[in-house]
Amino acid sequence: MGSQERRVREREEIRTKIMDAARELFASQGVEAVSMRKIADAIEYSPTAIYLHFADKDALLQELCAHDFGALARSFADEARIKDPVERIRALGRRFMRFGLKHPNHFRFMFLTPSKAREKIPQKQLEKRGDPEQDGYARLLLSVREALAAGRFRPEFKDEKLVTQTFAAAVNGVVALQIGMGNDPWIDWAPLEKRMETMLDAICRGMTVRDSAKAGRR
Amino acid sequence: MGSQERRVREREEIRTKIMDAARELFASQGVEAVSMRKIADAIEYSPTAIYLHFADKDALLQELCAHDFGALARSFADEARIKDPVERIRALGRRFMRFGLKHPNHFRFMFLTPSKAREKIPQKQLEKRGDPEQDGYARLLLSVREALAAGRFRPEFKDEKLVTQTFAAAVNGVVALQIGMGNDPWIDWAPLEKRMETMLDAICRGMTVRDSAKAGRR
DNA sequence: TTGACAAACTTAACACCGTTAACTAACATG
DNA sequence: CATGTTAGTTAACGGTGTTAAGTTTGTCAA
Repeated sequence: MGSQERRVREREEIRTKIMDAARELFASQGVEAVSMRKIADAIEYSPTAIYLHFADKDALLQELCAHDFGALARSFADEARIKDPVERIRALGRRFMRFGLKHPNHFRFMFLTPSKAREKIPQKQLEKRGDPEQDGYARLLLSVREALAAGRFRPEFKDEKLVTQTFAAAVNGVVALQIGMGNDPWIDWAPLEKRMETMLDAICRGMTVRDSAKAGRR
Repeated sequence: MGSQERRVREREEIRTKIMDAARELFASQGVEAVSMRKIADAIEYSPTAIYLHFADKDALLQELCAHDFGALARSFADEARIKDPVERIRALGRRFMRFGLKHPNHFRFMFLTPSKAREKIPQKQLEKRGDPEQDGYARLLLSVREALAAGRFRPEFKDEKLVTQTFAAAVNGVVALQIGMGNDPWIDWAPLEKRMETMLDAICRGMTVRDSAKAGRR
């Protein structure tokens, strides 16, 4: 009797249909543009139908972002092949910034907006935690640990959490400032690309020791 | 005929009354808690009365934040007495972070939220621009320029805009990450104070040359 | 003193919003 | 075939920012 299976498949289909409609509104016009009624219009259902699939608007957006950020975490795998741990950290930071700037609404919602829904992690999310394949933070932490073990950091930077979180804050800051104030005429901004690279240069230079073997490279 | 003066004074009074009521709601419960009707209740006027004094809600919040951040810019004056420009930059960054963490809602609205209202700067704001007494960014830029002239930065960091904005992004990142994810159980955060100081250490270390005269200081 | 005008403010309403309750149609299963 | 479940609906509640129209109040010139 395949009817049960068909039903869960149909349920899944309408679920992703909702999320796709929400994503389009969200990515192109921001959170405030996403209303249950607009999503419902887009998929030709009544607004309340959405509540049969998602607890509320916040849960919908949370799931949407978590899903899309899974793509980021998985794309970090490309950087895993980089042998030098410090270079790998740089590359991870660069990719993180690019992703954030490409998806500012996702980024804002995930990293810049306090959310009570995120504070109590659902079980499904909790399993991903610490798995480098699905957890970008864990992947960064591992690279930091490796670089630390290889003696690549200055002696005053010896706490792996602190180093990881400082690096994360640095790249996060570039993205956050661009999203929040990039269009602000108050400030005469340097080119975005330069700001990104300068941050990577500065923060890496600040925390790592000079690798004498590569000293003449640049 | 002092009646005209009295009227502008009364106008000013109710204006600040509105802003005070708004500030209380805003600071304690966030943007979404600030509704025109709640403000109106608090000051015992009808909701629409607010529109006689502010164009709309965004303009109100914008003015509120601009006003409160004036306090920050002016408080930067305390750091002006620090002779060493690099130490002064560090102190400015520290104060900026503390302020942001103390007023997260203001911070979010000012630095982390794109605003069309901010894009077209009113004349009154434009005058403050560049005046170190009222413009925190300008003050930071001046210190960077001074340090640059004194040869305190590494040769690869010679663009004052780039250095200033990278430093700003770094300290901004610490605050933004704490506001957005500080309560997120996903990450095992290091103590906030340490994250702040580590960022200052890392970014300054990364951009400045080692001052041999002070090398043994720490 | 009175009439006219302007400013300050209010009430009523519009068009949205997220969300809940109650109802209905379709359908798999005993 | 009856029954209960499921997916969907409509109607409604209480909230939002904001506008339009009407009202009160105070000022000032004739």
